[in-house]
Amino acid sequence: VVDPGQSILKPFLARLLLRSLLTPRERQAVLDLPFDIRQVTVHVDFVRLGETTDHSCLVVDGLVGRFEQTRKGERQITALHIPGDMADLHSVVLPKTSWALQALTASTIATIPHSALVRDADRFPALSRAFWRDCAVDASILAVGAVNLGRRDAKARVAHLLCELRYRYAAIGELKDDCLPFRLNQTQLGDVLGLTPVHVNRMLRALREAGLATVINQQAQILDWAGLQSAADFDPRYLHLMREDWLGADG
Amino acid sequence: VVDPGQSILKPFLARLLLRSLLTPRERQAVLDLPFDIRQVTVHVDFVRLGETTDHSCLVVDGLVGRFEQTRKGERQITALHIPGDMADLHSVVLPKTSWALQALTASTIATIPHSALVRDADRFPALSRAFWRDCAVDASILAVGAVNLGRRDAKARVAHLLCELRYRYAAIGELKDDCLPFRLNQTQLGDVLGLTPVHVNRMLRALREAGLATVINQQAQILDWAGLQSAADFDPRYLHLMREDWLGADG
DNA sequence: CGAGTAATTGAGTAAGGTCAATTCTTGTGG
DNA sequence: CCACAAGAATTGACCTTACTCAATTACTCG
Repeated sequence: VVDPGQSILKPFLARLLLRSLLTPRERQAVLDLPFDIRQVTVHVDFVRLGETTDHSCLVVDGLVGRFEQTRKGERQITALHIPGDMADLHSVVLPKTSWALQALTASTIATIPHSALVRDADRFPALSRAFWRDCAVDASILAVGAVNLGRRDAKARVAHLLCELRYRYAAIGELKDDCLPFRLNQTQLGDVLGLTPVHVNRMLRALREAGLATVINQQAQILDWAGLQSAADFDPRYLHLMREDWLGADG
Repeated sequence: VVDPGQSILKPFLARLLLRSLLTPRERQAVLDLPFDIRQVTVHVDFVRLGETTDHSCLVVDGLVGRFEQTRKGERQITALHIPGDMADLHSVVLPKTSWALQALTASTIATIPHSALVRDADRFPALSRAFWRDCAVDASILAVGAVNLGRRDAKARVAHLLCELRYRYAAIGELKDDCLPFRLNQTQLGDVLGLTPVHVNRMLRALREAGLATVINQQAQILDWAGLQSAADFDPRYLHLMREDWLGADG
């Protein structure tokens, strides 16, 4: 049988190559990582708050959210992960979780043991750097999310998230005719944006009535890309989707 | 002359050791890092948005903020850095900045070339991991900040920041009689918490009148630690201030 | 078909923002 | 030592955004 690992891990490798230069041997090391496949159900934490993990979770298909919560149980989604994303690569260095991972729609994930990731990182410094860089990009997205929550009004927040997802789905080839997967319901969207579901609904209506974008049927359609970006005050640089964007000390 | 580097870099090493095990040789490598000392003035960006840096900035004294902004210039502070913090260690892997660094009070920083950090990271995998881990903790703080912005009301946000700073200053031995340095004015505090200066003022008054804490003269005094933590809904685990907190794949 | 979830809409409320005036600090120069 | 200017803190009055509560209308899936 052909090793099925290659096809599962290819999107992860592609993600790394978007931002880091890797030699053929380093690439092969990524593709040779061991993993287990799991189907995860909606609304079930497959990584729980406060546990200690020994593996990281690669999103193969679906949509995964990183949740944090206040003691009284109000949840905030602090990150969204689409296929090709490693949802908790940072757990390699911080295995005791202060977050939970939950599928926002039925999803497939591949779990990769930390021990294997650490072994490869130790063998190939450039790979270690690539992992670190990927976590730094996650942090960059988190920081822009904080700007969104702290400084933008509800309409701009929704528009901003749409713009971000458009870029990220485009980067994995899932943008067709300005349509992208949008597998979040309005409650989950509120948990990302710090809004109530009711208000999310009103803002989606506002975007629709302004002719900027529509969300129907697990799909978002962008009607006026320039207008949406302007409403969102969007600048895609923080997503670091082009290796040309940077030239690090590791060339 | 005794190498003054050791005394400047010691707090940084201490910070790393809080979270990572390092051998004597690895420790020495940290202490031997080359650096330049700079005094930075309030309200001046010493790292600007969009530039490409070749060094990281260690806060030696003072208080440094990481700023991001909307196009119309509204600023959000996404991170606060106290002495011993490396404000932009992540710039080693993402040298093209999507943020700015500014002193919130007159500060002293040490700039360390990326080339030196990369050289040490390549030589010592454990050190590479320690850098990565430190960035992951920054991201963890960022994520909790997002929960704060998205899910807590103004009073709880202010209380939460006070709690966080109490722990962080305590960790560097700058907590005395429940008093900690608080070198933020109310406008800057608003830029951290996503509030207007006017409302920050009202919330500080509320905390004072509730007998929880007071802020005067660049100092915060905690009057009712239990009450403050409860008002903030605070759980310090996300700060990762104890190495005992975790046991990673690198032992 | 019916149950359960998600979306939608309206009406009233409250948290936080805006604007503007006043007071307090702090540093400077005479 | 005092007068003054500039920035920071404080307070009040009013307004807007987003929340709450509640009812109604789609969807989706056995």
